Amino acid sequence: MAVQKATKKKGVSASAPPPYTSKIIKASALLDDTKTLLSHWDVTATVPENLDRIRRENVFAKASRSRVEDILAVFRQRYLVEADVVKALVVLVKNRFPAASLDRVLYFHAARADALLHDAVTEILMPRQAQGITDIEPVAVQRVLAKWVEKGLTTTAWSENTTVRVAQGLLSTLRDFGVLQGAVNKRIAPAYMPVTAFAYIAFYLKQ
DNA sequence: GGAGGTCAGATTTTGGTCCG
DNA sequence: CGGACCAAAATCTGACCTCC
Repeated sequence: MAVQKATKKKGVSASAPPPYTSKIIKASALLDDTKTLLSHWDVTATVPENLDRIRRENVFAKASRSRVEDILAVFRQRYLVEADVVKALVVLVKNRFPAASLDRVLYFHAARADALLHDAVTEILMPRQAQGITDIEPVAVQRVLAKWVEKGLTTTAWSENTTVRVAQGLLSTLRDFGVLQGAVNKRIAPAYMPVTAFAYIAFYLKQ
C-alpha cells in the first residue's frame, strides 16, 4: 500500500491538481506538539482510539477544543495516513532518535502530505538557491502565491490577507523544520541531512 | 469537519540616546 | 567614534471563531 503516491511527480494537469489549502496557517511545524503526540501514542491501539484518548486526556494541554481539533487534523494528514509511518515515528521518538534527524524526518512527511509546502520548496526556494540567492523575502513568496491563486491552484480564491498569512506560515514552518533560518528575514539554511534521517527516508521510499 | 478569517500576546527589528 | 542599552514600532505566530 501507499506506493501509488510515488507515481505523481509534477503533473499540474487540470484534471487532478493538488489543491493548495491554507492549512499551513494554523499548523506550522508543530514540532513540539508532534513529539508530544508521538510519545503518547499507543501502537497497540488504532488511530481513532488513540485520537479519542488524546482528546480526552488533553495531552496537549490546550485551552480549547477547537485548537486541539485543528492540530489533530493536521497530524492526521501528515503522519497518520499510513499505519507504518506512525509506528516508525513512535519508535523513533521513544528511543530518543536525535532531534535534528527527527525534525528532518517529520519535515519529509509533512512535505509529502501538503502539496503547498512541497511546491513552495521546489518552486520557490530551490530556484533561488540555484542562483545563489539565500535571502528569502516574504513579499517574494507572496507574489508567487498570488500567482498560484490566480491560476486557480488553491481550494478557493484566497484574499490578499490570506495569501500574506500563508506566506508567513510557509516560511515559519520551513524555518521550524530547519530549512530556513531567521525570524523575520529568512535565509536558506545550509543543507543538513543527518545520516540517520537519510537512512530512514531512503528505507521508507524503498518500501 | 474543513476552510478562511480575526485577535492578541510574544518576539524582532529599528531608531535613538548615552557612555566610555 | 564605536559600542551598549533601551523603548517604540513592526511583524510573527499560536489560538480561537464563524461559516459552509
